[in-house]
Amino acid sequence: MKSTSEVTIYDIAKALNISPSTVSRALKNHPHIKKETKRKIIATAGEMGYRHNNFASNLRQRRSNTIGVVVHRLDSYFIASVFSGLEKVASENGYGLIISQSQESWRKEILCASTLFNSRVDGLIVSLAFDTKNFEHFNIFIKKDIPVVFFDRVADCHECIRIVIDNYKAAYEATSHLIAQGCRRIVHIGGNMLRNVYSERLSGFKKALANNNIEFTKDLLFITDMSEKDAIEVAGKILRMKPRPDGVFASNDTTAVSIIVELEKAGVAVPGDIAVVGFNNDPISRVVKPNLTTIHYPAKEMGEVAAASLIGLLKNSQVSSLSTIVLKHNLIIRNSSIKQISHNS
Amino acid sequence: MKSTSEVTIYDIAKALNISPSTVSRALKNHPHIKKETKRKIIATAGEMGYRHNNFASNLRQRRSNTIGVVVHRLDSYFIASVFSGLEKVASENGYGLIISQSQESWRKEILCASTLFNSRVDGLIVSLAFDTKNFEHFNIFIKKDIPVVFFDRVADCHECIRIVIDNYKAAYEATSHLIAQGCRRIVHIGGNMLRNVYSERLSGFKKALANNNIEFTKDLLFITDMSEKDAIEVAGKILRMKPRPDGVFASNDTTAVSIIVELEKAGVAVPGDIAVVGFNNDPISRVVKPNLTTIHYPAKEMGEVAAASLIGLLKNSQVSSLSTIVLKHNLIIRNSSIKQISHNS
DNA sequence: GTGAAAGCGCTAACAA
DNA sequence: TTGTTAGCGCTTTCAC
Repeated sequence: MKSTSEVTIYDIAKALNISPSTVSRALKNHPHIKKETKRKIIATAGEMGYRHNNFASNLRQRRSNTIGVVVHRLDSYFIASVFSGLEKVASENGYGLIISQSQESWRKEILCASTLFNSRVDGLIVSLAFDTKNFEHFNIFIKKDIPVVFFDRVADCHECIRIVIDNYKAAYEATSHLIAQGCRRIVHIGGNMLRNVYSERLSGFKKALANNNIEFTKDLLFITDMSEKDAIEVAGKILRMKPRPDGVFASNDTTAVSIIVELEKAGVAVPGDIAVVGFNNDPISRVVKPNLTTIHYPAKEMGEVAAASLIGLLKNSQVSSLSTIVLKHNLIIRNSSIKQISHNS
Repeated sequence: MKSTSEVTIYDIAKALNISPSTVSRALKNHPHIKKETKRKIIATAGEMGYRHNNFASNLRQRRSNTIGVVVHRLDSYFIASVFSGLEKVASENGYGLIISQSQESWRKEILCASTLFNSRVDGLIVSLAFDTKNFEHFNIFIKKDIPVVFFDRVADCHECIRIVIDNYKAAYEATSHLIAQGCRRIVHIGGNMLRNVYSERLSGFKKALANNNIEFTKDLLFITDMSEKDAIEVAGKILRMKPRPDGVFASNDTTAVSIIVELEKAGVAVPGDIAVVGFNNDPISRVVKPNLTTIHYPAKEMGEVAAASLIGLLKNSQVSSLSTIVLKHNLIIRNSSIKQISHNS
């Protein structure tokens, strides 16, 4: 491939009978170059089909102007929204994005990290895989002072920045809302407890129960992979329980929606028999009937903030005292959880 | 940042009293190196904290092992699925992915292309923005024999590969299905006719009408931005039409779903009064009530095929006679379009 | 305001 | 099987 040979600044220099350094300076708008010279150089560069060689430039400058991103998966609305925010801020600041997905596997996540390390990203943005048990694979970055920013599923790491929402409080609010609607036997469906998002939501759930003198029982707790298959299974178990639960708080919307669909298939009314609350505010939550009560998660903003904090760190090139940024969530009450008409409005 | 200085193959060479080239060879598992030497080199490389420098390597080899991707947006289920396929195949083959989004703007798309060109991607994968009017910004790639693969929203370009589905046929089938259900006044909602996906769907729609002796009328055609806002507007217009349409074929699922939601809000029954068919088979289509009849679009496979064709081209380093790859779609009939019980089963 | 020259770290042709 | 050596194309210090 690439049959045509590349034009370099040397070629331009030769063509204009000046030195390569002058060409280099002109091309990056260095102030010491005469306007006329600059104009000429830029013109001939265009004519000759010159393109800047990032490899050489990066090699020389020892930086890549690139940010690496590791996420658990790409095909979720939440992650796609985060990405959209990341890309926006990164490109506005002249940074490229290299992405890789761990496919929810610790092993693959280690691989991703190492690949990005070798491609010399200037910084790293990560949301952890489901089963990641330690964070040693990020030490190579930290040792080299390459900043690492976690979002959503974050690591407990002293040198890193974390962008999160208050999962504990959000879960507390969601659960309290169910209790206010009269629910007493509330099922919680969560994911791997290694991940802050799931463990904190469980804590918030428990706290809300405790505050309302409802005993927490393990029978009503389901730890799953948060897949559609799991949701359908859990729905089956719920249907077979006696006494039957009267509320469900699921850690994401896709799970909550699957539960609603399965319950209604079985003739159980939502919210009449069982009220349901999800998490994330995916578009799907506004489509399912009844519309899903859920926690609004500022995904795109999270991406923007993650990229902005990382770039801030890179530009200031100094240790920042920033540690954790908490974005605002809020409970969106829709019909899937409203048992008592005119309860709160 | 990066306070620690980097270990190079020279450092390893010095430490072991051998030559840099031997180190280089050992590190890439060159067959001519003695096993014992290789072992030692890899061991000390690890100890010394060596990492491969892609910049130098790329500069030397004049290739980046990187594929550039330009998409119209990232926050759609369809694109996210494509990405998941792209990333899978790319990483399996040792390629990195640099992504950028045109945000549906021709201007931004030109920028994206040029940025990726300068970062010397080995190949380019593109789905066009809504309003892109010419494809000149891809000529820089073609001139340098850098392969360009389009997917979904493709360009009419002789040197490029296109990965598509048969949009014409899919639309024909969708429309024919509506007609078979008894619809006669069918609305079509499409996007910018500059894009193959929308123009071909319109053609298929018209053809199906013609084959059934139904006259096409402009009153029943809506060309929109395919946004939620547009969908709600169109729904309003449909409600005010007399005689009222009895079917809707929308060019994507989000639009179809918005239409359903709006119609039902207004007390119009779907499919009873108006049957609705969408396009894409987003998860949302299985959640909306009634479940949405739609065209299954093999998004992840499309990503995989796009990456695989591009990489095939790169590896063989020769002009391939490949031009267009058509993936299989299929009509998924669900309740939103079934007017006549026991019609087809 | 411009030029000379060294070197970023790696690879590969050629030599041994 | 291993070593020597000459760049890849750019930036930047120092000199003028």
